[in-house]
Amino acid sequence: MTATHLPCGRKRPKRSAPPTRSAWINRLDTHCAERGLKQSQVRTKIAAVALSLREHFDVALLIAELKRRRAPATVATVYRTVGTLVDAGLIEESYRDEENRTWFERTDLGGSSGTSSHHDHLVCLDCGASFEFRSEAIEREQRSILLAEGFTEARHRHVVYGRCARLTKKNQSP
Amino acid sequence: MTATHLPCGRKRPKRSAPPTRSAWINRLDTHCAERGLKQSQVRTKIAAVALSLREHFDVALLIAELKRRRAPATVATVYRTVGTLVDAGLIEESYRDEENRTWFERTDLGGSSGTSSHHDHLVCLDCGASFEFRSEAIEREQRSILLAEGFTEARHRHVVYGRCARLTKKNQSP
DNA sequence: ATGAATGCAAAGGTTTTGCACCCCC
DNA sequence: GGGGGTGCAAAACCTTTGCATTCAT
Repeated sequence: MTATHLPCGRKRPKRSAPPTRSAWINRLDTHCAERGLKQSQVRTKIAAVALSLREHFDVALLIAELKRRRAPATVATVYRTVGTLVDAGLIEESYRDEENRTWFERTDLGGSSGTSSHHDHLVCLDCGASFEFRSEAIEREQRSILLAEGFTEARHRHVVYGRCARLTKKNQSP
Repeated sequence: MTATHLPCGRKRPKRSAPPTRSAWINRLDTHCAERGLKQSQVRTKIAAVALSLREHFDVALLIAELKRRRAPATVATVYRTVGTLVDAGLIEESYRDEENRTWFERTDLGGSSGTSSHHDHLVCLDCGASFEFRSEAIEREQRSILLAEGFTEARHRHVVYGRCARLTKKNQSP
């Protein structure tokens, strides 16, 4: 399991490093080219910051980070760009929190950037930390339920809200 | 598995009947008494309609149904009442749909009204139908993950979005 | 120059809140 | 009559959209 946010005092487990700049830039360029979208410094900057963040972020966090790095962007632009990044497969919707905010995270992008590394989440109600988990057993069982029901999955969200084994009470800053 | 909404042409599987009027009225009365809340015809009516609906409903649906039954209530009041009903344990938040609406459902209320009959959901993106599923295997696996992680669950949402084996295209009316 | 990208503000959608008035106890 | 309940409207939030302007090709 991999933790994001500040993992409540635990050391952050290793995780695949952020994709190299060239990797995601290529992908973004390709995606834009395919759709007849033009180059844009703003979009590139937003992408860079988004991908540099710890895996999970919401739009407010991204905007704050952009501001902090002296590359402020409008809410509208950030939302539009986030949409583009999702389309490009660089990030994906991760989960909605209890306040109805949408959280995103980088995709692997190393491989096919598909659903190859699907995982689900534990979200700490105390410190806001989110942890990823992946259980082949659960996925398998889920598949068999869908099969039995003739239901075709488009996507799923499996989020457990609760309290992590916290050592720290509150730490949310990037 | 139990289906709600219109189960896409399938016959609705049997499910525990709605709680008897006296049962939930008692519970609501008790709850209100404990909290120093007063009686209210409006609240009682909203509760009656909410509990008479098919298991899953959102606030818009409830308001529409109230209007249809000639007992209109304000959005604010309905939201407040729904909150009370949740507190009273008569209904519970079921899931958020992709448009960020909150859906509720009756609790069992027959027994301790606790999480005794926890289940998760399949939501059809085509017809809006929602199906319940319950898998002890998944729950067990989830518990072991939480245990390993020292995470204490408060609640979880496991929702699969996709397409049900639909025979009908669109049927949403109560 | 053509069309996309951005910023700004306004609008959308759900849910909450403030306040005057009404009803229950 | 005191305090909760309700309605109405406004506000809070997150997110989207319209439009004029700027930028990329």
